[in-house]
Amino acid sequence: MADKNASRPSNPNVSVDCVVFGFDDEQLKVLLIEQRTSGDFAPQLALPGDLVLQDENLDESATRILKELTHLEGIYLKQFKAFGDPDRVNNLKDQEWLRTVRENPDARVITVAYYSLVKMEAYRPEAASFAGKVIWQNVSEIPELGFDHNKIVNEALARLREEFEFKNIAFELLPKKFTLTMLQKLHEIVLGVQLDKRNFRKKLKKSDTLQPLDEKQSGVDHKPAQLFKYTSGRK
Amino acid sequence: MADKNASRPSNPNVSVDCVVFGFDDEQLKVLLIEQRTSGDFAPQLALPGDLVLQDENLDESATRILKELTHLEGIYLKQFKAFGDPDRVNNLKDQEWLRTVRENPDARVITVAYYSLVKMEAYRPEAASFAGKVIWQNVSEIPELGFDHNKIVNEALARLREEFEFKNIAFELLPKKFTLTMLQKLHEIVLGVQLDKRNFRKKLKKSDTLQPLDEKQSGVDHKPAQLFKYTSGRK
DNA sequence: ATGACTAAGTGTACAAAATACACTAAGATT
DNA sequence: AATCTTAGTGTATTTTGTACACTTAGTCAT
Repeated sequence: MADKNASRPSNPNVSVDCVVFGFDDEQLKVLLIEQRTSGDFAPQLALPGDLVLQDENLDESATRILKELTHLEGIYLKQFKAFGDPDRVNNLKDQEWLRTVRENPDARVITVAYYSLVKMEAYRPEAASFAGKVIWQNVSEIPELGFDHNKIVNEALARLREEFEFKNIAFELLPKKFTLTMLQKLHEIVLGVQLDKRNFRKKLKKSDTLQPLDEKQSGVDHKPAQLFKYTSGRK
Repeated sequence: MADKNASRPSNPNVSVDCVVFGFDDEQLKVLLIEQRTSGDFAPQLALPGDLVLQDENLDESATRILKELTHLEGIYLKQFKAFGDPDRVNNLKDQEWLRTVRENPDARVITVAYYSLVKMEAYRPEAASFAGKVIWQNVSEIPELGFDHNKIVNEALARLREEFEFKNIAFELLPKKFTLTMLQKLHEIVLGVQLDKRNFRKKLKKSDTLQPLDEKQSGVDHKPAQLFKYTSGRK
Protein backbone atom coordinates (compact mmCIF):
# COMPACT_ATOMS: atom_id res chain seq x y z
CA MET A 1 0.00 0.00 0.00
CA ALA A 2 2.84 2.33 0.73
CA ASP A 3 4.23 1.31 -2.63
CA LYS A 4 1.02 1.94 -4.41
CA ASN A 5 0.96 5.45 -2.97
CA ALA A 6 4.59 6.18 -3.47
CA SER A 7 4.11 8.32 -6.52
CA ARG A 8 0.87 9.91 -5.44
CA PRO A 9 0.60 13.35 -3.91
CA SER A 10 0.68 13.08 -0.17
CA ASN A 11 -1.89 14.65 2.08
CA PRO A 12 0.38 14.81 5.03
CA ASN A 13 -0.27 16.06 8.49
CA VAL A 14 1.37 19.40 8.96
CA SER A 15 2.63 20.38 12.36
CA VAL A 16 4.71 23.11 13.88
CA ASP A 17 7.44 22.57 16.45
CA CYS A 18 8.87 25.29 18.65
CA VAL A 19 12.46 25.47 19.78
CA VAL A 20 12.36 27.95 22.64
CA PHE A 21 15.79 28.79 23.94
CA GLY A 22 16.00 30.21 27.44
CA PHE A 23 18.89 31.87 29.20
CA ASP A 24 19.35 32.51 32.88
CA ASP A 25 22.65 34.40 33.08
CA GLU A 26 24.50 31.13 33.10
CA GLN A 27 23.38 28.65 30.57
CA LEU A 28 21.43 28.23 27.42
CA LYS A 29 18.48 25.88 27.72
CA VAL A 30 15.72 24.50 25.54
CA LEU A 31 12.10 24.07 26.49
CA LEU A 32 10.97 20.46 26.22
CA ILE A 33 7.80 18.65 27.09
CA GLU A 34 7.32 15.16 28.34
CA GLN A 35 5.17 12.94 26.20
CA ARG A 36 3.26 10.06 27.72
CA THR A 37 1.71 7.51 25.46
CA SER A 38 -1.38 5.58 26.37
CA GLY A 39 0.67 2.41 25.92
CA ASP A 40 3.52 1.00 27.94
CA PHE A 41 6.34 3.17 26.68
CA ALA A 42 8.38 5.20 29.10
CA PRO A 43 7.73 8.91 28.76
CA GLN A 44 10.02 10.69 26.33
CA LEU A 45 11.00 14.27 25.75
CA ALA A 46 10.20 16.28 22.65
CA LEU A 47 9.78 19.81 21.44
CA PRO A 48 6.41 21.42 21.99
CA GLY A 49 4.52 21.00 18.75
CA ASP A 50 1.22 19.96 17.28
CA LEU A 51 -0.85 19.94 14.13
CA VAL A 52 -1.75 23.10 12.28
CA LEU A 53 -5.48 23.82 12.28
CA GLN A 54 -7.61 24.41 9.26
CA ASP A 55 -8.02 28.16 9.43
CA GLU A 56 -4.82 29.45 10.95
CA ASN A 57 -1.59 30.48 9.31
CA LEU A 58 1.71 29.00 10.35
CA ASP A 59 2.83 31.80 12.64
CA GLU A 60 -0.50 31.84 14.43
CA SER A 61 -0.33 28.12 14.78
CA ALA A 62 3.07 28.21 16.40
CA THR A 63 1.96 30.88 18.85
CA ARG A 64 -1.19 28.99 19.75
CA ILE A 65 0.50 25.64 20.20
CA LEU A 66 3.27 26.99 22.35
CA LYS A 67 0.69 28.65 24.55
CA GLU A 68 -1.50 25.58 24.79
CA LEU A 69 1.34 23.30 25.73
CA THR A 70 3.37 25.53 28.01
CA HIS A 71 1.28 28.62 28.75
CA LEU A 72 4.03 30.80 27.35
CA GLU A 73 2.70 33.91 25.65
CA GLY A 74 3.96 37.06 24.04
CA ILE A 75 7.03 35.39 22.61
CA TYR A 76 8.31 36.21 19.17
CA LEU A 77 8.69 32.98 17.24
CA LYS A 78 10.71 32.92 14.07
CA GLN A 79 10.10 30.31 11.43
CA PHE A 80 13.35 28.80 10.29
CA LYS A 81 12.83 25.57 8.39
CA ALA A 82 10.41 22.89 7.30
CA PHE A 83 11.34 19.27 7.95
CA GLY A 84 9.75 16.65 5.78
CA ASP A 85 11.65 13.41 5.54
CA PRO A 86 9.07 10.72 4.83
CA ASP A 87 10.43 8.66 7.70
CA ARG A 88 10.93 11.36 10.26
CA VAL A 89 8.50 9.49 12.51
CA ASN A 90 10.37 6.26 12.53
CA ASN A 91 10.06 4.43 15.79
CA LEU A 92 7.31 2.69 17.64
CA LYS A 93 7.24 5.09 20.51
CA ASP A 94 6.72 8.07 18.24
CA GLN A 95 4.07 6.27 16.27
CA GLU A 96 2.32 5.25 19.45
CA TRP A 97 2.36 8.82 20.64
CA LEU A 98 0.87 10.07 17.40
CA ARG A 99 -1.81 7.42 17.62
CA THR A 100 -2.66 8.69 21.06
CA VAL A 101 -3.17 12.27 20.11
CA ARG A 102 -3.63 12.65 16.38
CA GLU A 103 -6.23 12.14 13.73
CA ASN A 104 -4.33 10.53 10.88
CA PRO A 105 -1.58 8.65 12.62
CA ASP A 106 -0.54 6.85 9.49
CA ALA A 107 0.04 9.83 7.26
CA ARG A 108 3.50 11.32 7.22
CA VAL A 109 4.05 14.49 9.21
CA ILE A 110 5.74 17.50 7.71
CA THR A 111 6.69 20.01 10.35
CA VAL A 112 7.48 23.68 10.22
CA ALA A 113 9.98 24.62 12.88
CA TYR A 114 10.17 27.89 14.80
CA TYR A 115 12.69 29.17 17.25
CA SER A 116 12.78 31.83 19.88
CA LEU A 117 14.91 33.06 22.72
CA VAL A 118 13.56 34.22 26.05
CA LYS A 119 14.83 35.19 29.44
CA MET A 120 13.91 32.26 31.62
CA GLU A 121 12.95 34.22 34.70
CA ALA A 122 10.46 36.24 32.73
CA TYR A 123 8.69 33.20 31.36
CA ARG A 124 7.70 30.43 33.70
CA PRO A 125 6.17 27.67 31.64
CA GLU A 126 3.52 25.38 33.07
CA ALA A 127 2.60 22.14 31.41
CA ALA A 128 -0.82 21.82 29.89
CA SER A 129 -2.84 19.12 31.65
CA PHE A 130 -2.28 16.66 28.84
CA ALA A 131 1.39 17.42 28.35
CA GLY A 132 3.23 15.55 31.05
CA LYS A 133 5.51 18.30 32.22
CA VAL A 134 7.62 21.08 30.83
CA ILE A 135 11.31 21.35 31.50
CA TRP A 136 14.20 23.62 30.64
CA GLN A 137 16.95 21.38 29.41
CA ASN A 138 20.53 22.50 29.16
CA VAL A 139 21.53 22.63 25.49
CA SER A 140 24.77 20.86 26.22
CA GLU A 141 22.92 17.95 27.81
CA ILE A 142 20.03 17.18 25.54
CA PRO A 143 18.97 13.55 25.67
CA GLU A 144 17.51 11.63 22.78
CA LEU A 145 14.26 13.29 21.80
CA GLY A 146 11.24 12.00 19.93
CA PHE A 147 10.97 12.20 16.15
CA ASP A 148 13.78 14.14 14.49
CA HIS A 149 13.75 16.75 17.22
CA ASN A 150 17.44 16.49 18.00
CA LYS A 151 18.15 17.51 14.44
CA ILE A 152 15.67 20.36 14.67
CA VAL A 153 17.22 21.65 17.88
CA ASN A 154 20.68 21.53 16.36
CA GLU A 155 19.63 23.46 13.30
CA ALA A 156 17.82 26.01 15.44
CA LEU A 157 20.92 26.51 17.50
CA ALA A 158 23.02 27.03 14.41
CA ARG A 159 20.53 29.61 13.18
CA LEU A 160 20.49 31.40 16.49
CA ARG A 161 24.26 31.69 16.42
CA GLU A 162 24.26 32.96 12.87
CA GLU A 163 21.71 35.55 13.83
CA PHE A 164 23.94 36.74 16.64
CA GLU A 165 27.13 36.74 14.64
CA PHE A 166 25.87 38.46 11.55
CA LYS A 167 23.16 40.76 12.76
CA ASN A 168 25.23 41.05 15.86
CA ILE A 169 22.30 41.95 17.99
CA ALA A 170 19.71 39.87 19.72
CA PHE A 171 16.87 42.04 18.31
CA GLU A 172 13.37 40.63 18.79
CA LEU A 173 14.48 37.77 20.89
CA LEU A 174 14.66 39.55 24.23
CA PRO A 175 12.50 40.85 27.07
CA LYS A 176 11.57 44.53 27.01
CA LYS A 177 13.96 45.91 29.59
CA PHE A 178 17.47 44.77 30.16
CA THR A 179 20.89 45.96 31.26
CA LEU A 180 23.91 46.02 28.99
CA THR A 181 25.60 43.44 31.14
CA MET A 182 22.67 41.08 30.67
CA LEU A 183 22.81 41.61 26.96
CA GLN A 184 26.51 40.92 26.89
CA LYS A 185 26.13 37.80 28.99
CA LEU A 186 23.52 36.59 26.57
CA HIS A 187 25.81 37.04 23.61
CA GLU A 188 28.55 35.24 25.45
CA ILE A 189 26.28 32.34 26.31
CA VAL A 190 24.90 31.98 22.82
CA LEU A 191 28.17 32.38 20.98
CA GLY A 192 30.22 30.56 23.57
CA VAL A 193 32.91 33.25 23.78
CA GLN A 194 34.08 35.96 26.17
CA LEU A 195 33.50 39.53 25.12
CA ASP A 196 35.12 42.77 26.20
CA LYS A 197 32.75 45.06 28.08
CA ARG A 198 33.94 48.31 26.59
CA ASN A 199 34.15 47.08 23.05
CA PHE A 200 30.76 45.47 23.29
CA ARG A 201 29.23 48.73 24.45
CA LYS A 202 31.04 50.78 21.86
CA LYS A 203 29.54 48.61 19.15
CA LEU A 204 26.08 48.89 20.62
CA LYS A 205 26.34 52.66 20.70
CA LYS A 206 27.16 52.87 17.06
CA SER A 207 24.51 50.39 16.02
CA ASP A 208 21.96 52.74 17.47
CA THR A 209 19.47 50.03 18.32
CA LEU A 210 19.15 50.71 22.03
CA GLN A 211 17.32 53.34 24.02
CA PRO A 212 18.01 54.03 27.67
CA LEU A 213 14.94 54.02 29.89
CA ASP A 214 14.25 56.33 32.86
CA GLU A 215 14.73 53.37 35.06
CA LYS A 216 17.45 51.50 36.83
CA GLN A 217 17.94 47.96 37.86
CA SER A 218 16.55 47.19 41.30
CA GLY A 219 16.99 44.46 43.83
CA VAL A 220 20.74 44.18 43.53
CA ASP A 221 23.28 44.77 46.28
CA HIS A 222 25.57 46.97 44.26
CA LYS A 223 25.48 49.91 41.90
CA PRO A 224 22.30 49.49 39.84
CA ALA A 225 22.66 49.42 36.10
CA GLN A 226 20.81 51.49 33.56
CA LEU A 227 17.94 49.66 31.86
CA PHE A 228 17.54 49.75 28.09
CA LYS A 229 15.04 48.74 25.49
CA TYR A 230 15.35 48.20 21.77
CA THR A 231 14.48 51.16 19.64
CA SER A 232 11.35 50.24 17.75
CA GLY A 233 11.61 49.40 14.12
CA ARG A 234 11.29 45.71 13.75
CA LYS A 235 8.01 43.99 14.33
CA MET B 1 -18.52 23.73 6.57
CA ALA B 2 -15.38 25.79 6.65
CA ASP B 3 -16.56 26.96 10.05
CA LYS B 4 -17.16 23.49 11.29
CA ASN B 5 -13.62 22.58 10.31
CA ALA B 6 -12.01 25.73 11.55
CA SER B 7 -10.67 24.23 14.72
CA ARG B 8 -9.86 20.82 13.30
CA PRO B 9 -6.41 19.76 12.21
CA SER B 10 -5.98 20.40 8.54
CA ASN B 11 -4.82 17.80 6.11
CA PRO B 12 -3.51 20.28 3.62
CA ASN B 13 -1.91 19.77 0.31
CA VAL B 14 1.80 20.41 0.61
CA SER B 15 3.65 21.77 -2.36
CA VAL B 16 7.07 23.12 -3.11
CA ASP B 17 7.75 26.21 -5.20
CA CYS B 18 11.10 27.05 -6.75
CA VAL B 19 12.44 30.54 -7.18
CA VAL B 20 15.27 30.08 -9.65
CA PHE B 21 17.23 33.25 -10.21
CA GLY B 22 19.25 33.48 -13.38
CA PHE B 23 21.96 35.92 -14.32
CA ASP B 24 23.40 36.63 -17.72
CA ASP B 25 26.08 39.23 -17.08
CA GLU B 26 23.49 41.93 -17.28
CA GLN B 27 20.38 41.30 -15.35
CA LEU B 28 18.86 39.19 -12.68
CA LYS B 29 15.89 37.13 -13.80
CA VAL B 30 13.43 34.65 -12.36
CA LEU B 31 12.22 31.49 -13.97
CA LEU B 32 8.45 31.45 -14.40
CA ILE B 33 6.04 29.08 -16.04
CA GLU B 34 2.84 29.83 -17.81
CA GLN B 35 -0.22 28.17 -16.41
CA ARG B 36 -3.19 27.41 -18.61
CA THR B 37 -6.43 26.41 -17.01
CA SER B 38 -8.96 24.20 -18.70
CA GLY B 39 -11.46 27.02 -18.32
CA ASP B 40 -11.66 30.39 -19.97
CA PHE B 41 -9.08 32.22 -17.96
CA ALA B 42 -6.18 33.88 -19.67
CA PRO B 43 -2.90 32.13 -18.99
CA GLN B 44 -1.04 33.44 -15.98
CA LEU B 45 2.52 33.22 -14.76
CA ALA B 46 3.64 31.47 -11.62
CA LEU B 47 6.66 29.87 -10.03
CA PRO B 48 7.40 26.28 -10.95
CA GLY B 49 5.89 24.20 -8.17
CA ASP B 50 3.76 21.19 -7.47
CA LEU B 51 2.62 18.81 -4.77
CA VAL B 52 5.04 16.78 -2.70
CA LEU B 53 4.71 13.06 -3.25
CA GLN B 54 4.15 10.46 -0.61
CA ASP B 55 7.62 8.98 -0.38
CA GLU B 56 9.97 11.85 -1.11
CA ASN B 57 11.52 14.38 1.20
CA LEU B 58 11.20 18.08 0.57
CA ASP B 59 14.57 18.62 -1.08
CA GLU B 60 14.03 15.69 -3.41
CA SER B 61 10.61 16.98 -4.22
CA ALA B 62 11.91 20.40 -5.18
CA THR B 63 14.56 18.88 -7.41
CA ARG B 64 12.09 16.57 -9.10
CA ILE B 65 9.45 19.22 -9.68
CA LEU B 66 11.86 21.72 -11.11
CA LYS B 67 13.13 19.08 -13.49
CA GLU B 68 9.68 17.95 -14.51
CA LEU B 69 8.45 21.42 -15.24
CA THR B 70 11.50 22.99 -16.81
CA HIS B 71 13.99 20.19 -17.50
CA LEU B 72 16.55 21.96 -15.35
CA GLU B 73 18.82 19.58 -13.51
CA GLY B 74 21.84 19.62 -11.28
CA ILE B 75 20.85 22.83 -9.57
CA TYR B 76 21.38 23.35 -5.87
CA LEU B 77 18.08 24.42 -4.36
CA LYS B 78 18.01 25.94 -0.92
CA GLN B 79 14.89 25.79 1.18
CA PHE B 80 14.13 29.17 2.67
CA LYS B 81 10.60 29.39 3.99
CA ALA B 82 7.22 27.72 4.27
CA PHE B 83 4.18 29.75 3.32
CA GLY B 84 0.89 28.71 4.82
CA ASP B 85 -1.71 31.45 4.96
CA PRO B 86 -5.06 29.70 4.84
CA ASP B 87 -6.16 31.96 2.01
CA ARG B 88 -3.01 32.00 -0.05
CA VAL B 89 -5.02 30.53 -2.92
CA ASN B 90 -7.57 33.25 -3.03
CA ASN B 91 -8.83 33.95 -6.49
CA LEU B 92 -10.89 32.12 -9.02
CA LYS B 93 -8.14 31.72 -11.51
CA ASP B 94 -5.85 30.02 -9.01
CA GLN B 95 -8.63 27.79 -7.80
CA GLU B 96 -9.50 26.84 -11.33
CA TRP B 97 -5.92 25.98 -12.02
CA LEU B 98 -5.70 23.77 -8.95
CA ARG B 99 -8.92 22.08 -9.97
CA THR B 100 -7.33 21.35 -13.32
CA VAL B 101 -4.26 19.68 -12.00
CA ARG B 102 -4.69 18.62 -8.40
CA GLU B 103 -6.32 15.98 -6.34
CA ASN B 104 -7.80 17.85 -3.43
CA PRO B 105 -8.53 21.23 -4.91
CA ASP B 106 -10.50 22.38 -1.90
CA ALA B 107 -7.92 21.75 0.76
CA ARG B 108 -5.59 24.58 1.60
CA VAL B 109 -2.09 24.41 0.17
CA ILE B 110 0.95 24.94 2.34
CA THR B 111 4.04 25.45 0.26
CA VAL B 112 7.71 25.10 1.03
CA ALA B 113 9.74 27.54 -1.01
CA TYR B 114 13.23 27.01 -2.40
CA TYR B 115 15.56 29.36 -4.17
CA SER B 116 18.56 28.99 -6.36
CA LEU B 117 20.81 30.99 -8.59
CA VAL B 118 22.13 29.80 -11.91
CA LYS B 119 24.02 31.14 -14.83
CA MET B 120 21.42 31.41 -17.53
CA GLU B 121 23.58 30.31 -20.45
CA ALA B 122 24.41 27.10 -18.67
CA TYR B 123 20.79 26.17 -18.08
CA ARG B 124 18.35 26.39 -20.93
CA PRO B 125 14.94 25.47 -19.58
CA GLU B 126 12.31 23.84 -21.74
CA ALA B 127 8.70 23.71 -20.71
CA ALA B 128 7.18 20.36 -19.89
CA SER B 129 4.41 19.49 -22.33
CA PHE B 130 1.73 20.37 -19.82
CA ALA B 131 3.35 23.55 -18.58
CA GLY B 132 2.57 26.20 -21.14
CA LYS B 133 5.99 27.70 -21.48
CA VAL B 134 8.94 28.68 -19.38
CA ILE B 135 10.33 32.19 -19.37
CA TRP B 136 13.12 34.11 -17.73
CA GLN B 137 11.51 37.25 -16.34
CA ASN B 138 13.50 40.28 -15.31
CA VAL B 139 13.23 40.69 -11.54
CA SER B 140 12.58 44.38 -11.91
CA GLU B 141 9.60 43.70 -14.17
CA ILE B 142 7.69 40.88 -12.57
CA PRO B 143 3.98 40.98 -13.39
CA GLU B 144 1.26 39.79 -11.07
CA LEU B 145 1.77 36.09 -10.46
CA GLY B 146 -0.60 33.37 -9.36
CA PHE B 147 -1.16 32.53 -5.69
CA ASP B 148 1.12 34.43 -3.31
CA HIS B 149 4.07 34.00 -5.64
CA ASN B 150 4.97 37.67 -5.79
CA LYS B 151 5.49 37.57 -2.05
CA ILE B 152 7.55 34.41 -2.33
CA VAL B 153 9.77 35.93 -5.01
CA ASN B 154 10.31 39.04 -2.93
CA GLU B 155 11.31 37.08 0.13
CA ALA B 156 13.60 34.90 -1.93
CA LEU B 157 15.30 37.95 -3.34
CA ALA B 158 15.79 39.40 0.12
CA ARG B 159 17.33 36.13 1.22
CA LEU B 160 19.61 35.98 -1.75
CA ARG B 161 20.88 39.48 -0.99
CA GLU B 162 21.43 38.66 2.66
CA GLU B 163 23.37 35.62 1.63
CA PHE B 164 25.63 37.74 -0.56
CA GLU B 165 26.09 40.52 1.95
CA PHE B 166 26.81 38.46 4.99
CA LYS B 167 28.47 35.37 3.69
CA ASN B 168 29.90 37.60 1.05
CA ILE B 169 30.31 34.79 -1.37
CA ALA B 170 27.95 33.18 -3.78
CA PHE B 171 28.92 29.67 -2.63
CA GLU B 172 26.82 26.84 -4.05
CA LEU B 173 24.87 29.06 -6.33
CA LEU B 174 27.28 29.11 -9.25
CA PRO B 175 28.51 26.99 -12.12
CA LYS B 176 31.68 25.00 -11.55
CA LYS B 177 34.14 27.17 -13.44
CA PHE B 178 34.07 30.90 -13.57
CA THR B 179 36.29 33.94 -13.86
CA LEU B 180 36.70 36.52 -11.16
CA THR B 181 35.10 39.13 -13.35
CA MET B 182 32.02 36.95 -13.74
CA LEU B 183 31.84 36.50 -10.01
CA GLN B 184 32.16 40.22 -9.45
CA LYS B 185 29.51 41.00 -12.04
CA LEU B 186 27.22 38.59 -10.28
CA HIS B 187 27.69 40.29 -6.95
CA GLU B 188 27.04 43.64 -8.56
CA ILE B 189 23.85 42.43 -10.18
CA VAL B 190 22.48 40.81 -7.09
CA LEU B 191 23.37 43.58 -4.69
CA GLY B 192 22.69 46.36 -7.13
CA VAL B 193 25.98 48.15 -6.50
CA GLN B 194 29.31 48.76 -8.26
CA LEU B 195 32.34 47.06 -6.79
CA ASP B 196 36.03 47.81 -7.10
CA LYS B 197 37.94 45.13 -8.97
CA ARG B 198 41.06 45.15 -6.84
CA ASN B 199 39.24 45.29 -3.54
CA PHE B 200 36.89 42.56 -4.57
CA ARG B 201 39.80 40.31 -5.45
CA LYS B 202 41.69 41.13 -2.31
CA LYS B 203 38.75 40.02 -0.24
CA LEU B 204 38.37 36.83 -2.21
CA LYS B 205 42.00 36.01 -1.67
CA LYS B 206 41.72 36.29 2.06
CA SER B 207 38.46 34.38 2.26
CA ASP B 208 40.28 31.43 0.79
CA THR B 209 37.22 29.95 -0.86
CA LEU B 210 38.50 29.88 -4.42
CA GLN B 211 40.89 27.60 -6.25
CA PRO B 212 42.46 28.47 -9.55
CA LEU B 213 42.11 25.82 -12.23
CA ASP B 214 44.67 24.81 -14.88
CA GLU B 215 42.46 26.38 -17.39
CA LYS B 216 41.73 29.70 -18.96
CA GLN B 217 38.70 31.30 -20.43
CA SER B 218 38.25 30.59 -24.12
CA GLY B 219 36.31 32.10 -26.96
CA VAL B 220 36.95 35.69 -26.06
CA ASP B 221 38.67 38.29 -28.24
CA HIS B 222 40.97 39.60 -25.56
CA LYS B 223 43.28 38.39 -22.83
CA PRO B 224 41.66 35.24 -21.43
CA ALA B 225 40.97 35.17 -17.72
CA GLN B 226 41.94 32.54 -15.24
CA LEU B 227 39.15 30.12 -14.35
CA PHE B 228 38.37 29.29 -10.73
CA LYS B 229 36.25 26.91 -8.77
CA TYR B 230 35.06 26.93 -5.19
CA THR B 231 37.18 25.02 -2.76
CA SER B 232 35.06 22.11 -1.64
CA GLY B 233 33.62 22.16 1.80
CA ARG B 234 29.94 22.82 1.47
CA LYS B 235 27.66 20.24 0.07
C1' DA C 1 54.52 41.73 -38.35
C1' DT C 2 52.70 45.69 -36.48
C1' DG C 3 49.54 48.41 -34.23
C1' DA C 4 45.09 48.89 -32.12
C1' DC C 5 41.70 47.06 -29.23
C1' DT C 6 39.84 44.81 -25.04
C1' DA C 7 39.53 42.99 -20.76
C1' DA C 8 42.89 40.81 -17.16
C1' DG C 9 45.64 41.50 -13.53
C1' DT C 10 48.12 43.98 -9.87
C1' DG C 11 49.80 47.62 -5.18
C1' DT C 12 49.73 51.51 -2.18
C1' DA C 13 48.02 55.22 0.71
C1' DC C 14 44.14 56.50 3.72
C1' DA C 15 39.95 55.76 6.53
C1' DA C 16 37.13 53.00 9.33
C1' DA C 17 36.35 49.28 12.34
C1' DA C 18 37.80 45.82 15.67
C1' DT C 19 40.60 44.72 19.49
C1' DA C 20 43.37 44.90 23.84
C1' DC C 21 43.56 46.81 28.10
C1' DA C 22 42.62 49.23 33.76
C1' DC C 23 40.78 52.44 36.58
C1' DT C 24 36.93 55.32 38.90
C1' DA C 25 31.92 55.59 40.41
C1' DA C 26 27.57 54.36 42.67
C1' DG C 27 24.96 52.03 45.53
C1' DA C 28 24.34 48.18 49.29
C1' DT C 29 25.95 45.89 53.51
C1' DT C 30 28.52 45.80 57.87
C1' DA D 1 33.20 55.03 57.68
C1' DA D 2 35.02 51.19 55.43
C1' DT D 3 34.19 47.35 52.38
C1' DC D 4 32.14 44.93 48.72
C1' DT D 5 30.26 44.42 44.12
C1' DT D 6 29.15 45.49 39.62
C1' DA D 7 28.54 49.78 36.49
C1' DG D 8 30.60 52.68 33.53
C1' DT D 9 34.23 54.88 30.68
C1' DG D 10 38.89 56.13 26.80
C1' DT D 11 43.06 55.44 24.24
C1' DA D 12 46.54 53.17 21.53
C1' DT D 13 47.20 49.41 18.14
C1' DT D 14 45.88 46.17 14.64
C1' DT D 15 42.97 44.72 11.15
C1' DT D 16 39.86 45.54 7.63
C1' DG D 17 37.72 48.30 4.03
C1' DT D 18 38.07 51.81 0.46
C1' DA D 19 39.78 54.77 -3.24
C1' DC D 20 42.46 54.94 -7.11
C1' DA D 21 45.67 53.93 -12.41
C1' DC D 22 48.85 51.52 -15.02
C1' DT D 23 50.86 47.28 -17.34
C1' DT D 24 49.95 42.72 -19.59
C1' DA D 25 48.14 39.05 -22.65
C1' DG D 26 45.64 37.85 -26.07
C1' DT D 27 42.59 38.83 -30.64
C1' DC D 28 41.66 41.23 -34.79
C1' DA D 29 42.47 44.10 -38.77
C1' DT D 30 45.81 45.95 -41.84
